[in-house]
Amino acid sequence: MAKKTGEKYQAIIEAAVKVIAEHGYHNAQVSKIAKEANVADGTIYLYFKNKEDLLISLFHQKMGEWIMVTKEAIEQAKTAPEKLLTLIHTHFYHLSTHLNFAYVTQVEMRQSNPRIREGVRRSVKSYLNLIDEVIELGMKEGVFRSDIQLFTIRKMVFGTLDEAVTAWLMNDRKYELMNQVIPIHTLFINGLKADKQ
Amino acid sequence: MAKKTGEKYQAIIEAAVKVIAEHGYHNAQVSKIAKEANVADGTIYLYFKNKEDLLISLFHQKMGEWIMVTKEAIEQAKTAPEKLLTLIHTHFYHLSTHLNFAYVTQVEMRQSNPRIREGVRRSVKSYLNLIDEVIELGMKEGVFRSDIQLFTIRKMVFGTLDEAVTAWLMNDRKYELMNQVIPIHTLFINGLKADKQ
Amino acid sequence: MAKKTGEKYQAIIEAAVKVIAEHGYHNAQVSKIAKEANVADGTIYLYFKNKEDLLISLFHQKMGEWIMVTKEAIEQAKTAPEKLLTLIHTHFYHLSTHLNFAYVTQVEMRQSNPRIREGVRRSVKSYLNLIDEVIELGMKEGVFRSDIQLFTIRKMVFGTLDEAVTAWLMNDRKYELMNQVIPIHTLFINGLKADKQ
Amino acid sequence: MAKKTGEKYQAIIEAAVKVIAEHGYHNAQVSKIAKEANVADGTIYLYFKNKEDLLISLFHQKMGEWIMVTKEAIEQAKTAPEKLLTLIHTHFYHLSTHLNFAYVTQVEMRQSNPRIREGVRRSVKSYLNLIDEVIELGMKEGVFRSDIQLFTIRKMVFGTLDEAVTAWLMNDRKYELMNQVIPIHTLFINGLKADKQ
DNA sequence: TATGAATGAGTCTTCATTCAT
DNA sequence: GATGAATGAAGACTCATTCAT
Repeated sequence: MAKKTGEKYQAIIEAAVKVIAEHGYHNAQVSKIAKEANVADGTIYLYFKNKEDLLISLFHQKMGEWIMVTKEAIEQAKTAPEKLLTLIHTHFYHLSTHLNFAYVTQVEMRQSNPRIREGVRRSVKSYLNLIDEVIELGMKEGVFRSDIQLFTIRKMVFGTLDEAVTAWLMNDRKYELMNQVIPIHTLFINGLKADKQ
Repeated sequence: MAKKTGEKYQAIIEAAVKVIAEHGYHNAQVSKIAKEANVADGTIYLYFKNKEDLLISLFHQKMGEWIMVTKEAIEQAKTAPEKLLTLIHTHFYHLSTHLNFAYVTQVEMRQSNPRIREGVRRSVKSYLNLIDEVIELGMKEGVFRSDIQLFTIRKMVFGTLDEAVTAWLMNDRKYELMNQVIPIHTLFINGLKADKQ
Repeated sequence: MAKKTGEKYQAIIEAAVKVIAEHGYHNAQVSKIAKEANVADGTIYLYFKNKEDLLISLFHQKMGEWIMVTKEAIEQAKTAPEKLLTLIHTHFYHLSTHLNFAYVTQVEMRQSNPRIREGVRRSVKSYLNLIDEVIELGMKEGVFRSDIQLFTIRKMVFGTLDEAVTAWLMNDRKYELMNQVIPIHTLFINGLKADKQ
Repeated sequence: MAKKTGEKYQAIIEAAVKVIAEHGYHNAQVSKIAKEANVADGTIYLYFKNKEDLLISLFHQKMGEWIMVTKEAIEQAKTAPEKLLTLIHTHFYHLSTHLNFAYVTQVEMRQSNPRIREGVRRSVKSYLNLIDEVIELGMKEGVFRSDIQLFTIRKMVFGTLDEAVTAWLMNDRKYELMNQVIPIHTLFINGLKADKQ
């Protein structure tokens, strides 16, 4: 029970993302997901323990892909400010180009129950760690101020990006999200700039 | 139907805040709220059109109180940076001292359905306007940079504060939220600082 | 939740007995019982915690009525052998005249799950106590042998009556159950007769 | 399809007995039985028409073994009272030493559906015939009374033995079943004793 | 106004059975 | 013969809302 691989596993995950994005969290019945994935209702339970497990797995996997992309992009950049720019860019770009996932993560999934949210939280933690690494590097490099605690800065960075994406989606994407990469980076860099001694 | 005043109206709102905070959004049944408010289930429908209306009204009213407090506090401050400091301080202080409401707004209410979230959004808009006013003032004063769009800055400010409070609550409030007022203010001020020409 | 009185409570119990007797245990859906009782499905849950609770309550109540009838009948009889005759007679007569309950208790309910069967078992215990009292009286009176343990005799008495009723029902009641009262009583009396010293 | 021989056929039957006894009737899924028998789920359907057929076959075979043992034992005894003693002894001894089957037949199988119970009934009939033969012999010998119908006596005998074993199992076998052989035999013999003319 | 008993729509999950390999 | 992945039908229970009193 609960095989975590196979093409049907993938098909179900993709179907779930699509159904949730299109119909909303509260209208994403198991039967609807099964139909979208072209499998029987029961088949879902060969790959997932229950609906909760499906949603958490979905999030875990999609979040994992996003984190990987971000990690690789950041590695290309050299300095901490450049890495931060890359992170902002990748954050916006990835969600812009994975709209269904964007809706799922920014809007729909937040309506889920506490246990699912806890699973989500764990997946998000890895992403927060990525942010932390960039900030810490900047502090070591001496380009980011280190008199403010890491976790306070992380909240500014993540909170700002998260709010920017959510607002963009809730306003029906009627402006260009990517245009905010530079301004937000500028705000961060200025905010984080180490005092010149 | 739907009388928007009376002591029972208030009692029901307060009961709803308490029940949601204590039992979670998904366990806040109308009957439980009625019991907490010492009224019959049916009585709730004399004051609210339906559960959705109750939740939106609740949020609207509580948000209104919060906004009023913030507005008054900001008026006391003179310069934009001081007003921003006051806003951050009041944001954290108000939610610290209205814990039930804090949980309702930061954690529980986000699990609600799209229509309720839309109602919530409208209430939040007034708060975002407050932020906008402070930023705009700073721009006029020439102390905040004006080469970055207002709504981008607003997202940084609100996103950061929101994330800070949510993380604090989700971590069981095991550190002092008020300690982050100054660091966050510092980050904002530096980020927003107008270039000295 | 779970009011154990009222006319609807009774109506639901009677409906359940009827539906189980007519459609069999495995075809006695809550919705079918609700329809038979002329109430909404949900109403059943105002009176019973769940389906299990309904079935156990049903059995408890019907068994209680049966036990009361038997107890009163036995009290009229004077000697232990007469009381035993009365018990056999009442056992057969009550089930003959409460056919739906007879099917429920002898045939359908035995297909239920362990928790329900445990509830049933508790109700049956009171009936076994009645049998015990009669046997013990006979032993005290010196008319029943006391060199055989009470619980062995009780098993003979209950086992025989139970088997007699079940076989009668399973054979579509094509013979007269009441005709077995005297022969079975004779068998018991002879079997139990105390040795004349 | 439905080959009624082969070592897998046996393996499946034995596995079913074990699984039902250990996990209970309602938790004896086909897949669990297949696993226990070290065959694939589908293989079961090469040997049995369906689950019902498996359960009925299982019962038929195990009951057949039991009947054979009993028949042989009875033949050793000479008089009807001795044969009755042997039958009681074998009844208790066989079930004591085939505990899994005892649970299956006395407890678990009774939760099954009507069609299975009908199959079970047919298997039991052969056993009841054995009892009948012993009683009839006693009547012919003139040691058992013949003024009471055979089928009434048979119900006493079978009902008593059945109740004795079931009660023993339901009470977790905390007393010695074999100790009841003599007392029950005594009860029967006295009950059945022909009037001395 | 206020009550609270009654309503009934809506969904996740299990598991016996099949059939392509 | 043997496999085991896939199927899909079926039912208990919750809770927002109503309405007779």
